[in-house]
Amino acid sequence: MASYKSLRPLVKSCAGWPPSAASRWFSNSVDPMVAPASFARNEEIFGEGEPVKYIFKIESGCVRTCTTLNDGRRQIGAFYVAGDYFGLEAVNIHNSTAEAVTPSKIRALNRSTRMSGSADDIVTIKHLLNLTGMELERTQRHNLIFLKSARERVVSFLIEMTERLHEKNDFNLPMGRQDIADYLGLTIETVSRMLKQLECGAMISVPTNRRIVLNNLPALNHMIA
Amino acid sequence: MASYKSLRPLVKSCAGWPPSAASRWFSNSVDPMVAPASFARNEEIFGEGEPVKYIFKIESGCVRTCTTLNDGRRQIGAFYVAGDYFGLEAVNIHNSTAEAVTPSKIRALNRSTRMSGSADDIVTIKHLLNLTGMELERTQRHNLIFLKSARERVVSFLIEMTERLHEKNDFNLPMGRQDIADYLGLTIETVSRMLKQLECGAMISVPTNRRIVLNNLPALNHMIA
DNA sequence: CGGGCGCTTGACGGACCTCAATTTTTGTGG
DNA sequence: CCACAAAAATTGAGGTCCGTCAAGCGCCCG
Repeated sequence: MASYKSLRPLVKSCAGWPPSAASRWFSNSVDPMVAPASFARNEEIFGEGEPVKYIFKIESGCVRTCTTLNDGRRQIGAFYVAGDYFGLEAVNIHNSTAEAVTPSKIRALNRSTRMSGSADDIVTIKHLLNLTGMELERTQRHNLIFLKSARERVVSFLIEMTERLHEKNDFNLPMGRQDIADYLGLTIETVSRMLKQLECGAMISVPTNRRIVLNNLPALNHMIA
Repeated sequence: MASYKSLRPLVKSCAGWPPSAASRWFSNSVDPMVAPASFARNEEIFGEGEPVKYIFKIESGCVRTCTTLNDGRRQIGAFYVAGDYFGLEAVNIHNSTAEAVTPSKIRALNRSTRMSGSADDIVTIKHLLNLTGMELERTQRHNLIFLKSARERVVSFLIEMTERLHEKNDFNLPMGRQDIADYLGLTIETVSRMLKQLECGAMISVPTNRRIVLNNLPALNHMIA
């Protein structure tokens, strides 16, 4: 069972776009050249229960989407980094909250592709379908984490991160231990212990809290099923 | 960690449609009137690694999609019942296996809507997008299960099932205990114990293995977060 | 009737959570 | 640049929920 201690983010603010401003950005492409908005650490980009208006693309930084049960238990569904799209997880009403993990620059793309409309660009819709399908695949891959032991989860996470950040063997985690724990369904103490265990086994080095060095990637890959 | 004991299904067979036969079913609607194919209990409908050719709609019966780690640990991603669409969980290659839980009648719909094509029906693609989005929402809702304790998981499952089967307070489970366990990330012993516990607390009755009667739905709803 | 399969029940152990204290890191202002 | 406070992470001890293993029961169907 996940931690009950997971805390809600400290900063809560409205998403930075007026409803009318970004109209038509999305009409011809999902990748228009529009100036991105900036978000501070822990700032909310959209919240659970809000209507879906945009999809988002990360220019720089890192974003998490999370769902919180009414007793405070928190599940992080995904982390998104530069180049990723997010905000596809709902059709009409957001069922999770998106927050900046680090200061981030994000483009909002108007999602003008509802079943009701008819004059929409077919290429845009196909692109949207593809993105949604990829998001579904990612979500399902993440679910498999819960089949695994604590150590396997942490190793899987490190490997996923080194791939996502396009670095190898040496990278900086954008997020803190609590975020990792809530992503993996563990407590922060367990995450900490597993990292220490891997470090003692010479599999990784942790020179600073955020920095990870994978000393033996083949062996790490062998540790996960 | 999930059970290592989860067994692969006994029956393995090829999907029942020749590649060429079902062409164009999907060109104008996702709900064409085409005779459904029948599948026996535990028969495979599509397998992990196969290319995505169709989406499927259940006429009657029940289907599970599952992913198996190379050491045998099995995760059931979803159960589908009459009226549900499935097979949307992948863009190009199936990342899970679909099997009939009970004898089922299933329609195959040709998925001729890839980015490369251009003459596809926009209404069809929008329908597909909507279905994919709903599948994504379902998957994310299912993930929240792993935040919960064993009892909460079982209660959530029973409530989900009574809703999905469009019955209330009294229904027959299509699946056995092992399937429930693999869906909830528990062992069959724990599922059994939780059901017994709920029965002793007068929350439910279990007149036969498959039959469940919810005696106190409000109280059950109150047990889950 | 009897064999096999699915489910239940019990005893036990272990992996991870909980709680609490300490250490390390981060952030801020002089 | 350093000092101090606050936040984050580590570490340890102890407990618990659920997995593991094993036996037993009931049901279905030949």
